[in-house]
Amino acid sequence: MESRSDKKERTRRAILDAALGLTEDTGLAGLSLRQVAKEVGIVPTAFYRHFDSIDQLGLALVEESFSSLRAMIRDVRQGSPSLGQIVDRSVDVLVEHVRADRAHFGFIAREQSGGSAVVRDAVRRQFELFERELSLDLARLPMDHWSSADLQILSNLIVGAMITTSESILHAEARDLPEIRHRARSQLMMMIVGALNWKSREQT
Amino acid sequence: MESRSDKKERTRRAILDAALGLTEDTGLAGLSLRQVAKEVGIVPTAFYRHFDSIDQLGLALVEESFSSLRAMIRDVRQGSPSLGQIVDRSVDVLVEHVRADRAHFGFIAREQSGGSAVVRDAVRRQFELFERELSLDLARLPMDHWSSADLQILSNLIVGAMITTSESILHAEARDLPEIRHRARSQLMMMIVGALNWKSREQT
DNA sequence: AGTTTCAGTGTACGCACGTTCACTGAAAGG
DNA sequence: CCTTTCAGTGAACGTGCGTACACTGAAACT
Repeated sequence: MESRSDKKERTRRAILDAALGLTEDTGLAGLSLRQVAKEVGIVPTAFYRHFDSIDQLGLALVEESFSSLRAMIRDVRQGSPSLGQIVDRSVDVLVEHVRADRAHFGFIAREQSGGSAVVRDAVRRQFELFERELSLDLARLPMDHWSSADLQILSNLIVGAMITTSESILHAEARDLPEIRHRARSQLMMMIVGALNWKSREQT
Repeated sequence: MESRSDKKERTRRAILDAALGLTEDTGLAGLSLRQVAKEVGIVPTAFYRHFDSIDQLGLALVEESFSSLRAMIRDVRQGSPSLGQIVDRSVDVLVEHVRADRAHFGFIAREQSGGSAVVRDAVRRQFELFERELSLDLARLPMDHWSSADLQILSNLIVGAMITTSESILHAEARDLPEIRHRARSQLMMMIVGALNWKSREQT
């Protein structure tokens, strides 16, 4: 049987899912409480039993979306062989994750510069955390003697390229994927090779 | 004296400026015809004398914003000395332009993933043109034997980093600018060095 | 068994929106 | 000078919005 809190949780999920879907067309800014309620099958005022405002809903979606992103990076980490293969694996995992979870990636891309200030800031903060996390991963690569500041600069560059690539994947047809993969691999390779050579040159 | 068409042009400009300003808070999606009209000091219906719809207004703003971007790249081109100095000059010009023309850069950043499909697509098309243009500039650097396809991959990477940096500049306080400059220079350097080394290695 | 809690209901409100239409009055043009 | 053009007016419309309020009825608790 279903307890009261179970049912509440199910409705909450339905609201999140409906919002995520509706946001794809209009962005969070163009999302109305009434649309969501209609989609879920509840009366508009019942929305307030679950969220104080659309912004709070947005923050929950940010949380959820970045969980998905973190799952991705965890997926890359396990089984990380040679430096050359890391590039291929990273790109493959990115493409796979974005296509499997279009909604969350699209949400992040959109709301990064989107309408609500509080949601926008939350996305940015999460990206900063994500960059920091990635820079720790980079520290494990054979890039000895890099300062953590420099690793974050590289990390920032890589995350930026990742976002751009994700957006490409989101708008692409399936037949364009090989080209996108090739481009992403080349770019990641350029960044890593560039970082290694530039730094080793500077230290000479 | 002021002719009738002069006055019309002035009102049109006022609408564009008002829209550009109001968009900073809400995005183009959250912009209402009535808000714009109130700001300009005309009655809502008079808006239609100048634009068929908010989307058309948006397209005009896209046009305008990318003119500003192209002016920037022209500014970089003139006086381009050694490869090392190109990096410094490019970053300086970018920072300067973004700060002098926040509104247009912010508009591009926002509407790239923003609400209206037609405006979003227009921004993307303009970015593709811009990438192509940049790849022609890159071809003049001492990167012999690069295919134009590879140059566009590099160009795509650089433009992506440029957008990310622009967004940083837009949200930054003046005191954070030196750090952003440093980061942008490092990243641009990494990309160029990486591209040179990776390719020369591949050709060996 | 009796009471409390609370997710969801239904009505009603005032507001801002885009768009319509017939209009005005001064500039442009014959 | 008389006519045409046309940027801007002003009232009116239907719609969807967020939110308030009093409510119901079943689950949870004592």
